[in-house]
Amino acid sequence: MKPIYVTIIEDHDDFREGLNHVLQFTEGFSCVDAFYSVEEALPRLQDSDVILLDIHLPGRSGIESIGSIKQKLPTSKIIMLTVFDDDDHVFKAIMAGADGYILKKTPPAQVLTAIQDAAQGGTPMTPYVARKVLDLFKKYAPTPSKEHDLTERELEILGQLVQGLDTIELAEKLFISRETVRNHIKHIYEKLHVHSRSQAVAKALKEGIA
Amino acid sequence: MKPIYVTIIEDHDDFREGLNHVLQFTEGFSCVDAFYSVEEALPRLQDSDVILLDIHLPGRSGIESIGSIKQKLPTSKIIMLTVFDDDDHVFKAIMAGADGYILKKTPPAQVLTAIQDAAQGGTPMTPYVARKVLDLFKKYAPTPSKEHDLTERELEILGQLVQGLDTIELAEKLFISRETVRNHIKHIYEKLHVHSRSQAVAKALKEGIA
DNA sequence: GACAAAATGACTCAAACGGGTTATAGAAAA
DNA sequence: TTTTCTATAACCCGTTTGAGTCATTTTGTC
Repeated sequence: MKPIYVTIIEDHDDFREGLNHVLQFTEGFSCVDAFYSVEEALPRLQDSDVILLDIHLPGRSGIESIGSIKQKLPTSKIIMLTVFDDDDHVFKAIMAGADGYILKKTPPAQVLTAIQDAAQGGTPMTPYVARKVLDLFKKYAPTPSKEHDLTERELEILGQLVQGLDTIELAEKLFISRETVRNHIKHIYEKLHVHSRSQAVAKALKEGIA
Repeated sequence: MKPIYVTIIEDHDDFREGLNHVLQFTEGFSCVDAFYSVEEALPRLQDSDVILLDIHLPGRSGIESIGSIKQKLPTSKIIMLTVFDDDDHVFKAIMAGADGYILKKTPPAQVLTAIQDAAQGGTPMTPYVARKVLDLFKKYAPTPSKEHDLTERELEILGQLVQGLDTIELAEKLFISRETVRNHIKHIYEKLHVHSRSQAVAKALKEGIA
């Protein structure tokens, strides 16, 4: 069976070489390269199944480099290595499209499992990091509150309001009179208990209606 | 050392009893109770470190029950058991405050690890589920795009627009003339490249400006 | 002190908006 | 069958808004 090809980018020599050895001597894994910085790695990057990337690196940080690496090797999965959890960094790494987040203190056996998980399309996460991610998630996700009770048509129109259309544009887009549009909007206001377009738009976005 | 006390709520007999036995015969774990439904469990729930809760249950579903269980046992950690990933259910479970999500096909050894992780405040997640969560996250999180270049005052006013204030309310709140407010708003429009309040509000919310 | 940004304020004007009321046709529910 | 709900449409009225131009003061920087 083909081994999983792994590239390491990590400035801490001991950790990098330790990982390197584990990978070399474990059946089913193969370490393609091991770099100490992104600057060194980028021009020489070879196709890998998984890239282990330190989140804190001298020079270009791991987070900033996710994009460049993904561009060069679009199919490779990137697992971030972090020393401790840092809400802001975790958030940025997620948005940049990393495929896993594990603490450096994770025992080698679990690192190997994580590499396998990532190679298979999962997103391995240290439970401690996962907790941070979910807390962030709850903070940012829309909180669908009460029933809005909007009809199909009203939802459609609210959606267009969020897109920024005005009454006339909406009327033309839906092939109805502007008066009808105004009527629907009035009903939306009543049902959402708001009194202006911007309030309706804000409510729609905050509660994930549109 | 005190064992980790676990309660199981799962309608599938084989799975429930299997887990029960594993917990009984593993050092460091103790199964407090094993129920086949939330209705049966709720009145008889005893304090536990971790509760394993099936996401699909006859009668009251696991998700709907998270709230009731958390209310009765606020310090217990709840790990959801899922057969397959279902974006919508995972999302709801997260918002309801579950502390872990693992697939039922997870091998017993890893279930035990997950129980330990949850007991220690982490959020163990099967990598496959974690992938779904992160995809959802990216979908809902604001995507800070370009520079908006707004001044302090303009940001303040944009924030109030998002809250739904109209020009006059804003003027009164900030102790300035309504004409000044309108001027600021005009500048905001120019900088955000929009032409109406609702567009400005939508942009502010989508890009996390306000 | 000179200069550039901000913040403040005022004026105009047409267009859009929010709030009412009313009406009709068709679909769905009672 | 009658009633309710939905989508459609029109009209009125007063207010707000968006866009433009201009002016003053404050603030920060060179």
